[in-house]
Amino acid sequence: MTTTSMKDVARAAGVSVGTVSNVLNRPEAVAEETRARVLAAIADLGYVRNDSARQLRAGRSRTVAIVVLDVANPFFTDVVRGAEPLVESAGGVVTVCDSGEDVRRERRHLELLEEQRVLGLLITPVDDSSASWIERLSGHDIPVVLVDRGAGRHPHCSVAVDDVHGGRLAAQHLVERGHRKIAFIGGPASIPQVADRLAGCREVCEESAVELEVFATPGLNFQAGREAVEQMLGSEDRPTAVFCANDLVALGALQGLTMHGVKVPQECAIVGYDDIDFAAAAAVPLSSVRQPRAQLGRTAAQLLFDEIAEGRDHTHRNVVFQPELVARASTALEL
Amino acid sequence: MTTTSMKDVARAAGVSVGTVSNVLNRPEAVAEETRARVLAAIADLGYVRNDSARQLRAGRSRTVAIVVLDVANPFFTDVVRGAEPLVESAGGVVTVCDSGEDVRRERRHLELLEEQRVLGLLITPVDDSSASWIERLSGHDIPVVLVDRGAGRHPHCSVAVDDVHGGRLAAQHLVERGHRKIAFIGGPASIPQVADRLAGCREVCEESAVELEVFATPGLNFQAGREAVEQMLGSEDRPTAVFCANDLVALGALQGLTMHGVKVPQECAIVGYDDIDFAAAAAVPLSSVRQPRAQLGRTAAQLLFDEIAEGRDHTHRNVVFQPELVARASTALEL
DNA sequence: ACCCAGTCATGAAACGATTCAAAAACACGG
DNA sequence: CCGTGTTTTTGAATCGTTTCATGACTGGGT
Repeated sequence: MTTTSMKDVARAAGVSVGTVSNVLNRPEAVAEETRARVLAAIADLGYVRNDSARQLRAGRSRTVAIVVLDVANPFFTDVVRGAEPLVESAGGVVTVCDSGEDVRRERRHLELLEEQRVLGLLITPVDDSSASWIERLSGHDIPVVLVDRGAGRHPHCSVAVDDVHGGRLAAQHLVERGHRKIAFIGGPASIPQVADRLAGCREVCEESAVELEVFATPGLNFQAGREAVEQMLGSEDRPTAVFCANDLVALGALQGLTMHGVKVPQECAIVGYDDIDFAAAAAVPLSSVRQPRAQLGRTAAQLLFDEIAEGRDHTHRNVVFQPELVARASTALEL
Repeated sequence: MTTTSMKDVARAAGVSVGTVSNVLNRPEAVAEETRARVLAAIADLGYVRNDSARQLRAGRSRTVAIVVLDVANPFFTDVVRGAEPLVESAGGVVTVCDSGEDVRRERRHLELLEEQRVLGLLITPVDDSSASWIERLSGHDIPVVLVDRGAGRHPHCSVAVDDVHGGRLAAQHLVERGHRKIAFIGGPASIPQVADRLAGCREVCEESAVELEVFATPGLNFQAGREAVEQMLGSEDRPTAVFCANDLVALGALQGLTMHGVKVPQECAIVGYDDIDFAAAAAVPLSSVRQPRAQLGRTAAQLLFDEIAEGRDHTHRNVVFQPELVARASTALEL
């Protein structure tokens, strides 16, 4: 029961393997009658193309890899959703890899993807230490587009949202609401998005002489938010508002606060980041900094294919989107 | 700047390609000194193995594919998370494919996966029409494990949760709370999980002479829940409780009701299904039927590797878990 | 009859790794 | 220095496609 190959099909149809290949790849180049005979043989034997052999010959796979920080975060699934249609309409396949905010996992994925000779890579790097690895891939002719990563002086295309500005928006909103002491929850600080959002927040706090307390978390998830809040509630003179590095953290914080009987927003306001669908459906609908998630994915894919098409004489482009604040109940002044 | 191959490494190190291969695959079989020389050459040239060639020779890839109904649904990401460690510790790689509840997309993925000669397949089929395609894969020696799919008389291993029982639990809970007219929201009915949950619910309603109204949706997401509720609010003599086919639908329904000023649970109770993390954090914490998601994934992967190991003389196993109801505010009797 | 232009089909040469029988290199006791 | 046994290395065959130069055949046009 060994898998049937083109050779078997060829024999069954009484033609050469070259002809079978042609039937599959340029059907118009083979005579009607022969084609029918070959197709019949294919159906008959239940023949299935061997992609490894195909790729080996082609030297390149049709796979576009997307490496994200956390597949369980709706922000990233939305980005992926945005990229998929474009990739597929270009005849590609998308594979999603989850680094889980872990550099070692990310590295493992990159090694594998390089061995697979992927067509291209969209990646949200865990932190700056990833740079050398990413360089390596693009040095080996695998085009890379950075997603949600600052328009730094990286030698790559990138799409990003201005996170410093996003941080400012959140902080300004809270300051306008009269808060004089704000907590920032998120981490680890090595994640660029976290650092930028905090930086923006800090700028505004300093400009407005508002006190800022930072609660670092080990990751950007539900759990982390809940735990950070526990810690915050322990301290005396506690902040009257928190700005969370993303919505998952914010939802965790919200739940933590509620469990401890702290009323949101009366006793503590919350602003999240990303504006995922769940934010609006939360126990207290969350104010959040919205990013154009699907568009981020779509644009990234577009840049990738542009780079592939332009080949050698391609100049990298860095697209930056502006975030906007969506105010909801979690920062309302009164009910 | 063509990619460097083993031949290049061999030349640089002054050995044959066979030796280079040995250094990579059975280092103990090659002399210390030679090995060092080869490794140096590899590092020097920045050589990267070509996985296509490897697979072609091996006849099989190391990839385990997981085909899910909706990657954006935390239920499935949790299942994937459960399966991953086991697969990776067995030297495999996981690739996640999203069928989006669409048979055509699912089919496209299956075709591709077969061409890729994947090591094995974990799949939650969209509906029964997928059966013949799945049969085809396993006929071609690709082991398949059905996930979250009834212990029917399929010729495969499977892991599942008793959805009929889950439906009963939900309905019983609502009946106990005194509801006499219940709505079921979910669809399409062709999805087995939906059908089973509805069946269980219907059984209980008939036993207790409780009226049941079904609102069919085109999919199992947020959006669908919100729209179904709009429709429900239109009808007179409206149900006092809804049972949603999953938590995403339930969260949508909750938002829809809230937007129309209907108080949950006083004017309308809600029970969801899956007990995803967001359920507990919802505007009104959701009562939900909990499934052991991670364990589902872990067990599925285990069954897959068992089947691979046992080879020819393998007998399929069907593991069924029991769901449990978690009661929260969305079905509370009073506040 | 002859040539030319199309159409189609062929078969061998890649692609890059793994495997394995056989050769080479080495060690060591006699 | 030989024979024997062990450790290393070699080189060719193989996996299943795609590609492309070459050749076979057809049907006009002159």
